[in-house]
Amino acid sequence: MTDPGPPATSGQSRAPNIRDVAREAGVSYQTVSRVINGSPSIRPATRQKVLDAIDELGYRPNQAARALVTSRSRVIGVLLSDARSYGPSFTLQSIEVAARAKDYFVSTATIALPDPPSIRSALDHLMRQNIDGLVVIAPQTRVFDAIQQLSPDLPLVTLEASGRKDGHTIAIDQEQGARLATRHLIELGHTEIEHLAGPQDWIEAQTRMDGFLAEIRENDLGTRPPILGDWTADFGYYAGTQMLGRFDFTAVFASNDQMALGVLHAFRDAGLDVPGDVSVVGFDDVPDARHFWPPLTTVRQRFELLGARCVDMLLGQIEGDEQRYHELIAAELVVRGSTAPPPPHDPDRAFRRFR
Amino acid sequence: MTDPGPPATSGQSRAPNIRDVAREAGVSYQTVSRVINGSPSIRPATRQKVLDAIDELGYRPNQAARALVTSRSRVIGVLLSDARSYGPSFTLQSIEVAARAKDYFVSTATIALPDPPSIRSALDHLMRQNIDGLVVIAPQTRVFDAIQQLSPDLPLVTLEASGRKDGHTIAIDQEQGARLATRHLIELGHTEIEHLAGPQDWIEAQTRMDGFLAEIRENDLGTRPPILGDWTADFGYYAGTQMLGRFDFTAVFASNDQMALGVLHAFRDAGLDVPGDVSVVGFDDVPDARHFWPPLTTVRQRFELLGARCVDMLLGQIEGDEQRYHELIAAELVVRGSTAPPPPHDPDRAFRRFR
DNA sequence: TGGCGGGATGTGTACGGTCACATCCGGTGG
DNA sequence: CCACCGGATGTGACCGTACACATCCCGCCA
Repeated sequence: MTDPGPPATSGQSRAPNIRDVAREAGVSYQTVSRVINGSPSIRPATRQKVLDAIDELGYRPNQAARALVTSRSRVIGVLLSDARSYGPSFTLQSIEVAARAKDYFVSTATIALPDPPSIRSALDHLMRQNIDGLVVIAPQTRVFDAIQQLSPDLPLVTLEASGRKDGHTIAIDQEQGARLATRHLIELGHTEIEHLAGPQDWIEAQTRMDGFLAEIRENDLGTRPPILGDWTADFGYYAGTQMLGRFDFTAVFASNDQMALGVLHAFRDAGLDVPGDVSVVGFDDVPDARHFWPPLTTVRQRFELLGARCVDMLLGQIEGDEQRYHELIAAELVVRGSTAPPPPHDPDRAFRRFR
Repeated sequence: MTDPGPPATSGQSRAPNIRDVAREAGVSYQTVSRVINGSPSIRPATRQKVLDAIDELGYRPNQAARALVTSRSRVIGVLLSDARSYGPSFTLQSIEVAARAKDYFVSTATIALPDPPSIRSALDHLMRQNIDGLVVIAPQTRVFDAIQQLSPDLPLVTLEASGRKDGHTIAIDQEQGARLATRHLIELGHTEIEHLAGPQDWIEAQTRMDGFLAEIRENDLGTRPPILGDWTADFGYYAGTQMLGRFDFTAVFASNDQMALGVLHAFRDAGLDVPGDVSVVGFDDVPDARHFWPPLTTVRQRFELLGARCVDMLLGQIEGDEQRYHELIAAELVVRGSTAPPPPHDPDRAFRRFR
């Protein structure tokens, strides 16, 4: 044997390659390649010899060399607009786990600001790695526009529920979820419902608002213009205080749990009882929501389902079968303590509250 | 943007390479390479010709070929134990942004369960990509043990505050933060303080507990065994209800905001007033904390500082200067509504509470 | 005027795999 | 008994780039 203790060799000597393994095993490098790639026509004895040599040398296939010759990087790019909040980061994690199970790598790029240069920069960064496919968890219309510019050859999955049937979308059904929340309030007897929407450049925010408005309309209730928020609890608080200026509603449907939390805070500060005086519904069912005060009625999104399905779809595109999907996962209503029937009608309520 | 004219060729033709560019520009491929890599000895006119050709063809350097020949992948691996909660995902995002600014890619691997096989699997996955460096945001002792097995040649930064001075650590000072929280309670007059600690296989949980105990000891207060939690609000709720069985304390220091939220919930359910009857402090300052009820006094971690510094350190190691760092970032106390001086002493409090 | 030096550019080679094809081999059927 | 066949294995070429080195060209000075 040339190298005695091959794995922990003298530090700087280069990593073993496929030919080193071949020499060690007494076969040709091509045979080693076949073993690595699970070719069927290898005699078991030969395979074992090779495996032993691999083990002995501590050999690892060089991903770069492989990518170079196959022009497959085995990298999936994930474009995120915000990796900090619960939904996206949960989804990202589930994508990563699913991809790893299929021996794909995940590389992320976050969009710093929702402006075209940021989007371009993030997208360029991903493309520079010759990604095999792209997942977009950045359901903003601008991002979506940028995506359209990409080569149609690039396997793509977008996670959003715009309702477009362009064949590479998977999402939790935002509209249906919003309808669930709204219907729940209506069934409790509420007729004056405020909607605190998300930023309208977010497709999800639009779709939730659409669901809300549709449900309102179908129940012949009066429409009131939704308030446009920014997803943050801080904004929820601000909006909550503003709403109380004209206290002509008995329920609020906030487009996510964070804003709902802020609303709860504002109402509490104003001395209101939730759900006695006013009901509040959120969206997402973040793990904390059940510990809010009061525990928040909200719409659950099963983010953990998203990752696996989305990787499936993407690999389907990458590895050939050009099947097109459009999949919607149902959202679920979770009723907790923040909703109740509306209080008896009291025309002076707004007045009394602030005298 | 996609490719303007020529590149959008008949679909299947391979991507342009350095020689195509050379031909287009009328120079040798090596000159193109020099332009790409910013070599100084290129005549401006030549450089421009090359740049034009690159633009014309929509040329992109092939990362795999580059990695193959330089044996540098420009990929930074990030090992995470949990990508879903606020701190880690925020940190991850800031690492990614910092890395991108330096033209490095980020690839993540999440540890599904905190057992050795999972850790190994995640680590293997990263190593398979020939990462240039590794960031560990998985401050669990077991992960740390696994890290020790790695080649010492691999540039490494761990984000944790164990106090070890092994030269590649950066962290927010957990012990100091815990001391801040504890001292705040002591200064308010609390002498009987309960600590709801995190899981003890997390280095951060240990260090926070150490800080708590040290501060208690230095103030000559009686020690009581901390409760060991799992970071979740659900556990915080459970622990909160348990604590009330022997209601012999006036303050709780929870090792993170989530558990603090659960504790608040439990106390509220029991009819206690926070901070009138009992004070609660958290740790992290998640964005929601100010909207909890009552708004949570907590310890702020400036996660956004972590990413940039940590990428700096890592690239320092990767690109040569083998300087060793050990950096601690100070945590800050944020006082809100969940803390107040203890109520007057009342030996029957526990009894009255549950009669 | 010719050798010389240095900036600008070109040529050969290696990186570590995979693919297409060639080769070898033992068994089988005509 | 031999051509043939198919499974198992080996050989040559190539993927796209960077590095080391060779070459070229030009101005300068002796």
